[in-house]
Amino acid sequence: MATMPTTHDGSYDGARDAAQGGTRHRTHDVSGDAPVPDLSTVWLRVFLEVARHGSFTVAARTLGWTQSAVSRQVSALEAALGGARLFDRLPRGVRLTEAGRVLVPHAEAVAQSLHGAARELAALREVAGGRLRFGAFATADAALVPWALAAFRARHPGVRVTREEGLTPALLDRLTAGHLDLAVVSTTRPAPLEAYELHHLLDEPLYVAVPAGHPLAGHPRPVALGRLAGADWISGSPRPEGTLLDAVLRQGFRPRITHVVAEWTAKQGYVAAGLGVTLVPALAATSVRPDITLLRLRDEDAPARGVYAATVRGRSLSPAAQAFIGVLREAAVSAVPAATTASAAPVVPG
Amino acid sequence: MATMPTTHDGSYDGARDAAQGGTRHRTHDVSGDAPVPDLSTVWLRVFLEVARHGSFTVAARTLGWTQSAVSRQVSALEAALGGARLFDRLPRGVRLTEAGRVLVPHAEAVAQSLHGAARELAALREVAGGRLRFGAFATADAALVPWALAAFRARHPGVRVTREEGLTPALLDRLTAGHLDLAVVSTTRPAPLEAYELHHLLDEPLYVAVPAGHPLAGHPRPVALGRLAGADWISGSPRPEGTLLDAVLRQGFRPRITHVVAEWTAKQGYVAAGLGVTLVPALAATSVRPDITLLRLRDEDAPARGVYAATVRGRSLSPAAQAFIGVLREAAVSAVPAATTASAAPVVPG
DNA sequence: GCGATCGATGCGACAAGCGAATGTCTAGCA
DNA sequence: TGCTAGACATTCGCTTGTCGCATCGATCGC
Repeated sequence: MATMPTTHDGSYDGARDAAQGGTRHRTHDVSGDAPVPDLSTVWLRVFLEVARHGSFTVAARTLGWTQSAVSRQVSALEAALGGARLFDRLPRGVRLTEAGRVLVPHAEAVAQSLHGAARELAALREVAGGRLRFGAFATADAALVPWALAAFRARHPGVRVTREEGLTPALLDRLTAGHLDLAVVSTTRPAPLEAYELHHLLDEPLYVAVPAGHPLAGHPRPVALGRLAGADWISGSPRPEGTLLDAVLRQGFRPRITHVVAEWTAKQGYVAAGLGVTLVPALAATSVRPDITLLRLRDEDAPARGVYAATVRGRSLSPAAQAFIGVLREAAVSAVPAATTASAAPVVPG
Repeated sequence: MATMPTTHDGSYDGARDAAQGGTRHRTHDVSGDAPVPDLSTVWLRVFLEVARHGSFTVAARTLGWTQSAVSRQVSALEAALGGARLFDRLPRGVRLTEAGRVLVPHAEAVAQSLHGAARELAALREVAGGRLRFGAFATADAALVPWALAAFRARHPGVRVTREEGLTPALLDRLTAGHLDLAVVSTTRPAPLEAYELHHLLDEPLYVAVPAGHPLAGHPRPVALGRLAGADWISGSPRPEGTLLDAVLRQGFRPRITHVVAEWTAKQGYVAAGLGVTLVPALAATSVRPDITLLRLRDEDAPARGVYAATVRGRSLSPAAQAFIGVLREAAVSAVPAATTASAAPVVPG
């Protein structure tokens, strides 16, 4: 498996403090010399079973073993525990000694811990427990994530889900730092994301948002992007690189950015006022104000960006994360069908 | 706790799990299915150590193992836990997965239970914990047990001691029933006690209590028991068998019992009033009222009774019980030196 | 690029643990 | 009192598991 560490401090975040035990050395203890003996959990079943039945033979029968195995297991346990007899051997069975009586609750505690661990791990495996920490960018949060989240919570109510918002780069940083298990990100060029495992969700076309009265607003067919080369563009950043306009750059012309507006609602206002045009991802198409028209672009030069569920490469995916990727994919095809099939423009009639 | 009487009567109130056959393979488990507890405690140390250090190699160094052993232990653990990865293998070490993070507290709970068990067993072994339930007959409680009990409590303050009073037969019944760990009993003929392990404490001579004005009260030397053959005797039971007078029977004459008085203080009153004589064990010699004289009997026919710490034969003695027998022996030689050395009569001058 | 680091794995050896059979002890019974 | 049945302990082969050693593959820092 290929791995990609980038940031690995050699420790794990949660358990260091919980371990509380940089000072717990087993080599020599002060009083009692409690050596935490090397025991198999087999002894636990055997011990409790024998204690319950008061007989090696009966315990062996219920365990599916032979009597000699039980006898030796108990002997080994007694030897490992410092030689203290745990059972009095009687002619008609065995009987707990004081030491054995003392051991019973501890053995039961161990069994309970083991049982709880197995149960919790099983819950984790069946996506009935554990936690899922994910992040998503804004437009995904508008049209994709809610549906996926609803389906996930309905299907796996036991999973504790926490969500974050942020731009793709910030989410990836959170992912690398280990604060997120999964991030819904978008990119027009997957190259710089090679450090992450990208689970493809959908490729969403980018539409051009124009004011309702724009000359191209009534155009019956997808328009060529070049026809907008001379338009004023509104972007979230003064430089097109790294933004949605990155896709435009690869179409051969450098857009003239006249206004820098980051917030999505505000950006719509600028477009509606005729101050310029901007690119709108398909996921945001349903939340466009009515006095704006979205133009579909010609397939051959239509910019698109991919939406991915990103995880850290080499870091194991929890079953919950895998399941969440599944529902994200479902949401991608059901909530945004326009992204997969071409239809006539405009997408949303002004 | 249960299983007191004749060994296995049923079950102790405890965990009700187990009863799982095979099917521990990594097939799809239903949630809540019985766990797979076939693990060694070795994995526990390995897992926590690896989790703490974030490295197989470092964990191996601290454990005194090789890296390959740690690697395979972790792999075995992961396989035993259903195949879920517990660590992400990174180029610079390992990192807990979600499953591993879930497992940490359970593993620590197991370690804590094991540690607590070892500590409590060590305390038991060093007579620093546990319980001791003993019983004693009345005169032993007057002169022997208090000293032993004081020494024991001072030496082993951690042991929870419970005491019962009763006659020898009742104490032995309690012992057999499992309600006592040890019983201080007395007998003139140890034959019927063969079912028990008798730890000899002392042989106490029996004195004859006579009123201060009795003709033999001023006798300078031990008297022959036969000189009291014609006396009126006071006994705790209408028949001498099974009582202190049992010893007299073996001296050849059957005492004439004129008064039956069980309680010791009352019996003294009868003797002081000149209504008869009675036998007084040495342990009670110090608590005789001043108007009574105790006569030492000639060695050759002096009745004596043995005082023993009785335990159930074949039932293991707890270290606390063994220690208590020790202090009982110490108390026997220090508190009742008269029992071991012959001295001039009377024991207690009237 | 090259050495260093870290985990995984094949191999040989050793120890642990199992089943089957046998031994020992005791209670119950005639 | 002798016999039988039941229960735990022990011995004997054999399987299984686990460790150390050596090596491989992958990756990072210089």
